[in-house]
Amino acid sequence: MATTIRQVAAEAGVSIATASRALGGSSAVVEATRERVLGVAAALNYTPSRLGRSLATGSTGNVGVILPDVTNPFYTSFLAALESALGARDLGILVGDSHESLDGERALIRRMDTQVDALVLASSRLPDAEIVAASHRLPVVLANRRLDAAAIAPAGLSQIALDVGPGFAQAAEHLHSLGHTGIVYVDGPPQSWSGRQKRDTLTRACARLGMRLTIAPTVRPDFEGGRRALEAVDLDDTTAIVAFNDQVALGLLSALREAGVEVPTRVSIVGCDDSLPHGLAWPPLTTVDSSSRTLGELAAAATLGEGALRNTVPTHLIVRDSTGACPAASV
Amino acid sequence: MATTIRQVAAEAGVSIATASRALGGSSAVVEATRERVLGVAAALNYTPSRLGRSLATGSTGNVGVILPDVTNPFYTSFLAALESALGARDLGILVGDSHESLDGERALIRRMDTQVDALVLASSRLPDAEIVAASHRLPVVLANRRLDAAAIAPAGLSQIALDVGPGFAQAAEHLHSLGHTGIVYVDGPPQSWSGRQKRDTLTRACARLGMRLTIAPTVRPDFEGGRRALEAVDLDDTTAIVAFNDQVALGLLSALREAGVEVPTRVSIVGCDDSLPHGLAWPPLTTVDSSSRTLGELAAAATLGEGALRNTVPTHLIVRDSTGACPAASV
DNA sequence: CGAGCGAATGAAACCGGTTACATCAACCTA
DNA sequence: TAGGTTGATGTAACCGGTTTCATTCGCTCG
Repeated sequence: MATTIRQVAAEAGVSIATASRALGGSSAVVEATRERVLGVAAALNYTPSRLGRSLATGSTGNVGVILPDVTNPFYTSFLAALESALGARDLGILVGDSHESLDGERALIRRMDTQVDALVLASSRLPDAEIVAASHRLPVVLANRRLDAAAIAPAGLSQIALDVGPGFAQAAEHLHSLGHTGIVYVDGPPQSWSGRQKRDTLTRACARLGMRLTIAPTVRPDFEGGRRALEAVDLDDTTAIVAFNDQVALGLLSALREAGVEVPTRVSIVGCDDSLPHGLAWPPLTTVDSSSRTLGELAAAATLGEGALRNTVPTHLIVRDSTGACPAASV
Repeated sequence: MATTIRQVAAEAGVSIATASRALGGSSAVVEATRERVLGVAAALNYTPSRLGRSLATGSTGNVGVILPDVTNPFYTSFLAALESALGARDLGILVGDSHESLDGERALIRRMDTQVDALVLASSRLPDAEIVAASHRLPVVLANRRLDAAAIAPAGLSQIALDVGPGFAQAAEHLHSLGHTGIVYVDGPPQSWSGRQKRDTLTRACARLGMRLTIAPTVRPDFEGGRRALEAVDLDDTTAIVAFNDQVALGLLSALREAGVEVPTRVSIVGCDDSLPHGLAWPPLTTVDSSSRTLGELAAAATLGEGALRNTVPTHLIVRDSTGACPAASV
């Protein structure tokens, strides 16, 4: 159906080799010939087949991106940043949604790994060994995740992560300085690497500051998950909540409003990601600036760069209006 | 690097044709041979190259999806629905973000059209002629857009759209019955097909009901666009606002709250898409149920189905708490 | 004038699969 | 036993490009 390079070559009266060279901009073809070939190509509305080229050159011009949830704003802005950076180099994106499932992630990798130049895994739930195995077949960029053993860092495996340590430590200190004596942490998925970082940081900080720490689970780290998580929280006993991300915080905010609990007078809330446009949450959310756009830009840089990259971006707390002094009555 | 079918064939002591048949599950290969080939393939960790197969069979197993904005929840849930349905058939998705730009859309189509089996264009801003041209090269599914002339419906071009007519007419009637005498419509991008449907419907309904209609533009149909749009609205003179979508409505809500204008006592607001999880907006938003998930599912069906499809899904108004009686004082 | 050189082009192999067609053996039937 | 049929497998063409290597031609220089 579509015109091929052989048709162009035949029409222009040259060999396919010459046609290929002329179209590819090789200098080893005389001006008159080039023009003739280009003219014929234009007239025939010829577009080179990406497939044929991929097979011949061994590079596809596509990268695979696997996310736990395309619907989650954290990943969509990650994806948007990645897409912009790669698209500028005329690279395409094959996107896959693992739906937070291990098998889903495996299936996607299998489907993609013979047709992309590199693989970007966002918040992968895969065990270290499988990630390393994949990185032997093609370059892998691990975003928002880091392998346990720092020793084994295979070539072709980049690791981009946000260091939530500073931000979450500041969150605990901030709440401590406001007079709160305990924190409820509403967590993300159990296998989440960044979730573990957040838990660990809060655990250490609370121990240091002499605060109580309670951990509440979520089914999924989104708005609805946040709403549901509040059911497991003993409101009589809590004055401060830290959430896995802004979506969960938003859900908590919504459920608290329905329960008639005022924020921040009665309960303080801290989110994470700084992913909400100004004014979306009310009151404006105190949050940790774990920017997924930045994560996406760094992942793109790692994909484009040849060597393996290991990058950690520090975070910090942004204080807004969803945190306030601990109400004296409740201690 | 990766093992090829030739290596498998050699190792198993058969021709590549037999190897291909054994792996492909053809019945024309004796059991013993099949087992031997499959055993060798497993031992060598062989995965067939998607590229080689695509070139040989003429079908890639990928479909291209082009969206105006991957960050917009309307398109992400569209994408999620599409991804689920296509992924279940082991089809991959090449995603592109046109950033609401015509040239961006053209570039993406050019990059994709030789490496996908079909193209899904969501809210395409392209002129009819270019869409028709693309549909001559490969199957095209037009989502949330319809060609002007119903006469020219090329084979291989499907059109899936939500009929916002009923929903927006009901919105006008609803506001009319609450005593409002005028509506401000905060619009989407000027080239948007669905935007025109919404404008036209409101224009007709307002004429019929004897209401004033004012149209305010947005730079981009998102939260921030909604906030900015309020600057152009004369608040002394308006009691009811209809928004292009929920994101814009949310932005309006946020800006109104900052301006100290109460919803719905002072101003009523109607959104569109029903894209917000329950409780995200406060007060809960009266909206038109223009579900993008449904749109995605229908687009997937059109992509999978062989023939061209033309489908329209009706919408209706969902009344919640962001609309109320017109304040007597202001007329 | 002929050897030598470089520039432009062509022939053909190759990337990794699929598949139409040829081949060959075994079996069945007349 | 010869001829036909069937079933398993091999040979080779093909998909649409790129690239190595060989060829041809015109030119320069000794």
